Amino acid sequence: MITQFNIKNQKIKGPLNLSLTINSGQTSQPPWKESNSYFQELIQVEGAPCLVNIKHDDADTDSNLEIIAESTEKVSEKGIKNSVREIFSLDHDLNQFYQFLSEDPKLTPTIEFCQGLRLFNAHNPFECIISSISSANCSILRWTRSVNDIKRKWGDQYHFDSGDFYSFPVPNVLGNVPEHDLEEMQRCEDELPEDFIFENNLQACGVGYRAKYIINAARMIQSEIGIQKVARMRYDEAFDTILQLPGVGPKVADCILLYGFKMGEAFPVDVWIKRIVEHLYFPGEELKPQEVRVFGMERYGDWAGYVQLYLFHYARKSGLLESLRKK
DNA sequence: TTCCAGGTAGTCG
DNA sequence: CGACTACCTGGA
Repeated sequence: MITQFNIKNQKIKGPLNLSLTINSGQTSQPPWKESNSYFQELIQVEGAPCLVNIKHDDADTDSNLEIIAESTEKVSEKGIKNSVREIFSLDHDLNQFYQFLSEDPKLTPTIEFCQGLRLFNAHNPFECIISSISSANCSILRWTRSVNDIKRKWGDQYHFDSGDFYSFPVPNVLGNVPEHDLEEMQRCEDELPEDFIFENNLQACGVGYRAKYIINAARMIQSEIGIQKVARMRYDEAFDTILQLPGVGPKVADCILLYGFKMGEAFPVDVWIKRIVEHLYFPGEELKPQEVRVFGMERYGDWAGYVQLYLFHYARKSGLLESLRKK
């Protein structure tokens, strides 16, 4: 079954730059696959696996978003539309956000550099948790590759005309995969040739020492900390809860709450955001990450997550990032 | 070859 | 608590 439709201008509140949003390195998920000017990903809609293809003319940020959805099961157009709107935060009124930015001289320059950039929310909160843990002290290229490897090795495979796609494994599955080569070998019943290459283990996905964190986090989510439970919490309680997961510190926790649980008041502070905030608001001073986090949350309120996104990409594109490199 | 990348956990004072 | 350091990996 194939469903096709457009989301019209007025349904998107303000501009959209789809390519920028997908490729901006947000830790919710790896970039969607690009094919024939469409972006594609397999997502769950109303409990059914569904391949979503989307296309947008980024040269005209106010243009329609075209959506083609394919599923072997019955999926409503409304369900697909709502999922896409959530993932690309199409209901966030960017014009209102730009009004907010323009009221702070320090933030005003970000507007022209980030036109149409939106929060790229997770379609799968658990995947977002693992992505975020994988991203710590790691390049974007590497963690995105790791997440795609995990999907290919332990996710369910779905075949479409445009190619094979994989779901992200559920906690119960990921929590029981071998951590490294040795463990994979020990679990193997048969004799193996000397030169056998072990690849069905987490470290083989390039996650390094984070393999242990990922497996234990998956187990904790399955047993104690349910996704649904966290989703119902308010920000403060959710932050303390998610912080208990191994491999999750304040920065990763805020990424998870922002992208995975759509808590826009989260202000993830990495080394760059810290340097940018210091440069803009406290020249010559050095703040602690926690102080920057509190500053951001108090000053930006419900837009904190968006401001973090805009500050980082503004700094990156304007050359500010380079000038702030290595202290 | 050496260094570093969108932090965190472990240790020590 | 606050400061300090090791840590997988692979691309530049």
